[in-house]
Amino acid sequence: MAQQTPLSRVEPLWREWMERWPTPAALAAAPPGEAVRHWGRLGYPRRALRLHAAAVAMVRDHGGEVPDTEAGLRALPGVGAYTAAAVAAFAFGLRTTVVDTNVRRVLVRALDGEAQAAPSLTAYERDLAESAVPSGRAASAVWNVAVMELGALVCTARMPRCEACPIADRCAWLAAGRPAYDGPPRRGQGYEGTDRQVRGRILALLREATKPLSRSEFDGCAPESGTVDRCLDGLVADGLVEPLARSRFRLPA
DNA sequence: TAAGCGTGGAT
DNA sequence: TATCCAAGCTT
Repeated sequence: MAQQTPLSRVEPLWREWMERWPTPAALAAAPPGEAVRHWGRLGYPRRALRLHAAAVAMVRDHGGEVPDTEAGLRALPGVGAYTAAAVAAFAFGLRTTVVDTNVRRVLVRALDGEAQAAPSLTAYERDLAESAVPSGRAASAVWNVAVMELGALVCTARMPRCEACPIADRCAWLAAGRPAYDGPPRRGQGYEGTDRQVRGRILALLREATKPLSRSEFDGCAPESGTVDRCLDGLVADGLVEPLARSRFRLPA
């Protein structure tokens, strides 16, 4: 849930979700469309589908338990390098290297004196992070959560609170006078007028619907009908929408 | 490797 | 108001 989404926004929905589906088996028993429905407006609804698929995989391959190795975690749908490392470290206390957007920012600032990390994770940044993690198991687990929290709460992207930073006396970026970022620009996302916006509108309608919707009910989702058709096709291809006879659609059963 | 994928709060 | 950006993953 927290992938590309601030924890403060995730928390209330996470609590609701855990009450509804307390175990992998409980989630796996629900239709995938119900996972998408109760994902609400958290964003990136494919994550809901993959979380459901991960629950199915945990029931099928791991006796309904969360796998306790990084390789086992990494094999789950929707679990990439970051999430596998985070669960391995935070839930199981394993020694690994957690690299998320917060960790990347803290390390390049403190160690390299850069204002922000590169647009996407580089091999250099991964090496930097790996070389910084303590060798001991317990110490590494503390390190991973500490660096991430520092980035989330103090060494933030927009308004870093350097006056409250516990490593301010050792920060290369602060020592250099907090120079501005001069690397390649991050690609702007943009949203207005994109298929993502149209997909979001289509799914919002389907989440609220208690019965299948016909094609004409999506007319207002985009100015051109071709856009609606393309987005519906994409949603069906992604498994987020199930097509029925007579051009009717619903969340997947 | 780069592009595509949602949403909403903060600045 | 417009832009940035958030515990990334997949193809």
